[in-house]
Amino acid sequence: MFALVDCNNFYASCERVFKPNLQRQPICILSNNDGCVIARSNEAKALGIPMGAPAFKFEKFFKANNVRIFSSNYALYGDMSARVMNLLAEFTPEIEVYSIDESFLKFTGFEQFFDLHLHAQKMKKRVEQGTGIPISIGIAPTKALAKVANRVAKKFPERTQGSYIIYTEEQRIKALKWLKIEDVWGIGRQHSIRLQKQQVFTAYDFTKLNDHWVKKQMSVVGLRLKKELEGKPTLDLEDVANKKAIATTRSFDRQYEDFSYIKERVSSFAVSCGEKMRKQKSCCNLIYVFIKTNRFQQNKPQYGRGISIQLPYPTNSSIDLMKHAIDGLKKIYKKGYAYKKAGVIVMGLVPEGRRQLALFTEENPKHDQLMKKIDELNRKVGRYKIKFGAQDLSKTWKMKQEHLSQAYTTSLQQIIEVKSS
DNA sequence: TCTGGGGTCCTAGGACCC
DNA sequence: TCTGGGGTCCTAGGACCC
Repeated sequence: MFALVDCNNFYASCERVFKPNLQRQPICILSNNDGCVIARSNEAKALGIPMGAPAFKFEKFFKANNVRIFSSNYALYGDMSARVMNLLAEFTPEIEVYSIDESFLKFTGFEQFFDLHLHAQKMKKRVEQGTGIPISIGIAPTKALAKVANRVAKKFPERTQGSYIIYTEEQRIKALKWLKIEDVWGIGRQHSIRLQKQQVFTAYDFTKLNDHWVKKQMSVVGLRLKKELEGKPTLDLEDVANKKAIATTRSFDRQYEDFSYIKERVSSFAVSCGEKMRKQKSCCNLIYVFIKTNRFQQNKPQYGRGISIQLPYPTNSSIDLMKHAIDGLKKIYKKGYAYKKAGVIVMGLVPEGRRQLALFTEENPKHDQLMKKIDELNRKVGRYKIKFGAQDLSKTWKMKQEHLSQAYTTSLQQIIEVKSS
């Protein structure tokens, strides 16, 4: 049996943990630059605020309805996530952290010895006591069905007490008939449009389709999903220790035409990719750089291009990455456009220890040591205290974060204070 | 004025090999 | 008139996820 454990309105719940007076209040969390809404409490959802709503268009609405607004506080959410996952890991050795707020747990043979509903309730209590984060749990014989069960638990919190198990054939069919096709895990916009044209409106309808048709229209991914919903497992827990690609991309606070500004940004993105790679002990073989204009201003000339650069040898040296990223940028940059976004993505990641040495291009052996020292110093004295010449040393590039909460759990200066009266 | 960021997997088609 | 067969690797693009 698989369990899918999911934190309820995770970012909003994290903010609530340290500000209990936010209970039952509508809360929205904004993306980087305070751009758009990326998370909502139930109360905010009930007000009809859509996912992805641009914050500036809703400013008046927020005020009028007393919606509490927060900038994304990833230091807080990341730390709270780790705490939740650690507690969940107490309940089974087999766990896959699927996202910042979700985990798959595998209970091999547990159903013979445990009452799974009781077990789920114990997990819920443990996490809620240990972190203050409410969770929902779905349990079923396959991952996709566990996702379905989780939706049932979320939708009917009173009746299910936040955990639901799909075990019998009756339960499976009932749940699938209830779940709309567009809400099925793995069915996105395109697929759901195509399926509705075939008179498929629920998850149950989907399981009644012909295998060949599904395979042809949706590849093996769709076919696997169908089997999963039928109760035949095709997906197992995945090992997600190392990433296969790493990206650092940002929208700018405004538009920039100037090459030197974009060059500085791209350099910093390359440095950030280097740091992330060194953290997971990987080197990349390929670096991709892209720039684009503002897609929301269609009346202005639009331009966007990316370029991938094969590296002479796998590396995670910020210096090498910056050099190649800027070479790439020079090739794609065109004068006369107002750029709004850029990014660097590193791909073809290989483990640091097993890298193939290049025959004719010598990599600088000093870089390794230098990067280690820089990482160490930045850890010790604060992020981005050590920078490279290509990065802007005078001004620190700042994102708009007008509603940022404290780093309650990761900084001693900002730790929560408890006063007795 | 103002609209996020970071991932995964699969397929088709081209280039290449023997 | 008529030009093989069987592979691998890589990349771009599309679909999806949170």
